[in-house]
Amino acid sequence: MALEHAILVSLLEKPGSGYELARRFERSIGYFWTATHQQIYRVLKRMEADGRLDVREVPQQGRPDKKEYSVAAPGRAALSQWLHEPIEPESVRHDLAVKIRGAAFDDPAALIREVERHHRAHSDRLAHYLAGELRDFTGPEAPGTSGTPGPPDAGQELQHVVLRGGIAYERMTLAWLDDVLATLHRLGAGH
Amino acid sequence: MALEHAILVSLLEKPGSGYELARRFERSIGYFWTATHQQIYRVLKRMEADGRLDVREVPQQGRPDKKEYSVAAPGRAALSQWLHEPIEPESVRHDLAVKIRGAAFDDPAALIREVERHHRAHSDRLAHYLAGELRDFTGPEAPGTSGTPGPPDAGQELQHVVLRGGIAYERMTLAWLDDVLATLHRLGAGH
DNA sequence: AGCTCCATGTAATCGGTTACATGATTAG
DNA sequence: CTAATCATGTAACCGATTACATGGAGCT
Repeated sequence: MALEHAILVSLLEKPGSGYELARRFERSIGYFWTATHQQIYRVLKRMEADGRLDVREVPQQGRPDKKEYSVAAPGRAALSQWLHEPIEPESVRHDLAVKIRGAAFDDPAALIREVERHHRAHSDRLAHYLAGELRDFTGPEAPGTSGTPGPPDAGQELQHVVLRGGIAYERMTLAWLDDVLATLHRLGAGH
Repeated sequence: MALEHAILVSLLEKPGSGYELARRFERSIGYFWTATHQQIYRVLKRMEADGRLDVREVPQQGRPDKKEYSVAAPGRAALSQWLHEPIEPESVRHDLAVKIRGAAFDDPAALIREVERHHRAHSDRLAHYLAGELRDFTGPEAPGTSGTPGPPDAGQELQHVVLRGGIAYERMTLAWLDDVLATLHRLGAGH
């Protein structure tokens, strides 16, 4: 039930409508959680009914009105409680790996195109993350930076470390996909 | 619906009972897919009803009898078809990242214990993977190995490259968790 | 005339998790 | 005597995916 918590975090960072949340889930929050608008609207309703969120109808000109959600005190409490509970380390779900092992019973070479597609997709994601890092965090720490003006705020630092995780994940994945491609080519050539 | 395909791959590698599959999902297949025995039994029944699997009752002494499943021709065809369909690159779901961003609205230092727990869990998994690599694939390629006897079989190679993916993932995760810990400590100290 | 963006929803289905249930054998 | 291993299942629930649905504003 971490979607609730992801929504609480996002709304604490900035209140917004269901639509806006859906867009955030396509961008920054998408580094670590995904959700579609259908899911989000349903959960927002439930959370509002439970008193964890406040809503405010915002009339707009030229656009449909929207409902702006923000975190109410019980929502903040719920998040805080969850933060203090231990959670299980993630288990992975990786379809592509199933395919790779399955290729032993089919034509391994036929997978090359697919793996190349994934490589391109992850490459794009990495570029997108790096652009975001440059935009929001003034790039990777230059070692020779003189006198940064005091400690940066905790929220920024924490967002940045999560983004660095996304970047590390994409880089690792790209390197692994290179390894997979080399293996598939070797199997094709050795045959 | 990749659980079906993971089961097909596993049963092609070696036929077995639901119980045995559940154990494999805790081990090697667990690198890229997880499933509990309840799930597995349900899916096995469905796949057998659909004619994708064959069953054989195997009486045993000293233990309960078991049902050994193996892949029937239509199952092999279904797998083959799936292998030729493109799939979407995975989207990540990472609770811990939600917590890290959420920590900005609570006490960041309180997360240190939790992150350390995750670090230990991933460290254990890495050790387990590395042991498996040594056992099943005679360790990482030694550069000075003279004359390996002909091309190794495709199945082995493909299982190995998937395992290398698991290893790379755990190493990347450990490095990131170090980064997270350093960040949390910095925030605690700078305060 | 057609497409995209903004904005919100309902309904059906399916996959996954959690809890409950049974029962024999073997090792500590 | 207790716990773990082998072996198989049912039932309830919940979260996620997919399809369907509406409707105005603004751009090309």
